[in-house]
Amino acid sequence: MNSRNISPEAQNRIEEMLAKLKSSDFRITPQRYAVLRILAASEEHPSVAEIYESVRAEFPTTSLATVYKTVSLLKDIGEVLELGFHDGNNRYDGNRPFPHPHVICMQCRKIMDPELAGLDDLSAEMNRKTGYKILSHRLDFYGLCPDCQKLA
Amino acid sequence: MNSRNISPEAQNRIEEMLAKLKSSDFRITPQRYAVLRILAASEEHPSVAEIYESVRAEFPTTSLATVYKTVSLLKDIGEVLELGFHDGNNRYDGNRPFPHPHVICMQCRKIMDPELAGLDDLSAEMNRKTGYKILSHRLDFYGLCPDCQKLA
DNA sequence: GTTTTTTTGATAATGGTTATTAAAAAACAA
DNA sequence: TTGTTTTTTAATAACCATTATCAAAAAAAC
Ligand SMILES: [Mn+2]
Ligand SMILES: [Mn+2]
Ligand SMILES: [Zn+2]
Ligand SMILES: [Zn+2]
Repeated sequence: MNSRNISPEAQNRIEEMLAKLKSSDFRITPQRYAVLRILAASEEHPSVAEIYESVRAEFPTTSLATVYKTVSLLKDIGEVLELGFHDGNNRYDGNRPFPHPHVICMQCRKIMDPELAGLDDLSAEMNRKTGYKILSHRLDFYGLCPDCQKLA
Repeated sequence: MNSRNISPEAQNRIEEMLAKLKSSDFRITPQRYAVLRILAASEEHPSVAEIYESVRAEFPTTSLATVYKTVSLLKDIGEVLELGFHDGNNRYDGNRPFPHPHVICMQCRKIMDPELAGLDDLSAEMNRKTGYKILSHRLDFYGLCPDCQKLA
């Protein structure tokens, strides 16, 4: 058995990431391939610790440092979006490696990608009104997910 | 000489914070008053280290831990907004202790409060589309401030 | 084959923040 | 006032996700 329920979109992201690694003259090692596959397949914005756990399930000798370095590398070549949190436990999105809004549950820390229109205009408005040259942005909504609302 | 260029708005914020401390049954110590005044007066979203330095200028025996605890206390009673960054160096806004957008210079780390319309609607849209009960949000724009653009 | 470069794995170091705790200050009681 | 209780401070140790270091392993180049 090779792949367990890899969606066509995830498969596509895997190809893109592999291509970008290759074109950037980085080697595709088993460890990198494992990390990359998890990032491409997961919709859950996993943390490094979670990626580490998954990788070790099929590649038990992998080091935590290697996971950190691989995630950082993928971030540097623009194939992974990092969601940094000051209370540690950063989260990563390998599906949409560009700025987009997130909804974060304050209780269970679940993170989703909401569909949201009319946001791209804001950067232009920023440029005009502040004189800053806007290069990126981050928009997080905090609240309670449906599951945690039920429990409350 | 008592106050050096305290604007009426800052003075107002000071009164509000003092009142909130009192009504929450916390004591108004010289250390807390010093931290509070800096947060109310500064438009620069200072870090704890910067607040610490300012406080020590007029109150040299103050401990760093006290500054941390005071800032945290003011945050807990809703009188200060915390802007956490995962690379340490969190920043604080004592003027507008409610969610509002920020523009951050990626070079000099200057942070401003831009005027920005049409954002409050987004929370409602989030509620509808995601099922999350939205309680807060954070919107940061990253770019280069006018000064750093000149130098580039 | 040998040499050179890249990558890994193990572990030490980093640094902003938090926890701890004894001393000081303030509030309270008699 | 004097003693008692509660809160706050100051100093410092602990925390912990991340980063740095570096020798060993793997891959590429020769
Ligand atoms: Mn996402
Ligand atoms: Mn602000
Ligand atoms: Zn939840
Ligand atoms: Zn700047």
